[in-house]
Amino acid sequence: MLISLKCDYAIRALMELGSNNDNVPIQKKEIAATRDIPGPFLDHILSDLRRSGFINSFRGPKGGHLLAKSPNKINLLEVINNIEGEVASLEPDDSCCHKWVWEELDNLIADKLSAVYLSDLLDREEQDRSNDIPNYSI
Amino acid sequence: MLISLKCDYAIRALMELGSNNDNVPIQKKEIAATRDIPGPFLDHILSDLRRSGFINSFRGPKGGHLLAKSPNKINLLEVINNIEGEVASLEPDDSCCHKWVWEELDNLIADKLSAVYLSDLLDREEQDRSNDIPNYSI
DNA sequence: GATAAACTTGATTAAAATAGTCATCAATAT
DNA sequence: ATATTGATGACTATTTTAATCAAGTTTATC
Repeated sequence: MLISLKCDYAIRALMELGSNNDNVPIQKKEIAATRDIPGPFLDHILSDLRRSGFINSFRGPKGGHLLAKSPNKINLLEVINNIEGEVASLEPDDSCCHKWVWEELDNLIADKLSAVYLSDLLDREEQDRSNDIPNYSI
Repeated sequence: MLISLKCDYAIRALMELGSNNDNVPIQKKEIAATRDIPGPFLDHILSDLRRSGFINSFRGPKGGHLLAKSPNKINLLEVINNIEGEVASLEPDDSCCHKWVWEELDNLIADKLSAVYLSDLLDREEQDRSNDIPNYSI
């Protein structure tokens, strides 16, 4: 599995924060419930996201989390690289003669992931949501 | 890690068999030694390769293994799919809203892998080998 | 300033995947 | 016959992934 579940959770959490329009921090509990992420595990994920500069966190009552950057400044490659280290097809040391294939594959994957922004995910989600609501106008 | 070490071993084994020009079967011990693969583990890999129809095996003294197809009829996607099941970025059930990204990524990877043939790996290896031998002719 | 609500962090654990080993059996060339 | 080689299944070890839990820190509010 190229992408870990942890990483998928991280992206979900960022989406939840990114779909927040007012500047009121969203709490961990709400993120976990809305995006179906195990609560205690989310703690660590939010911690990683903060350390990597994707979010700002606020303690105490009325605390919570906010995106630290605009969704169109966050691409999937940087999220993944920060959450689970480099994306790679195979550990470089393990391969031998045909290393070049895995390198080409890694580059392809990196190109793709770095071209997808959080804003793309949010747009698509918004679009999917409006498609679910049938439109009877002519 | 998208590609397991086992899968890399399998490709190495196929390369060893593919670089064999005469029709004398190559023995497990030789494959393991030449391509640096743990012997007992190679047993299972060769077993998988045979079951998948990539190689033919012969028992007894003078036994060994031969490619069952031409190297230009074996692409990496089919090898990988047979050795470790479907290549996927993430288990389909695990993702949610942004499933489409992982699907696009999976398609990209599959396209790439299915376009690389064992013969490509062998050509490249041959080319690398001849580059290592300096040529002083004018 | 006491208190409760929230985030922070590190230790620990559980489960699954990966990477093997080993022993026994089956086939076959000599 | 017998030595050589592959075939197969049971078993084990290691690592990674996915968590849980408890103790600590910060801060809004009464």
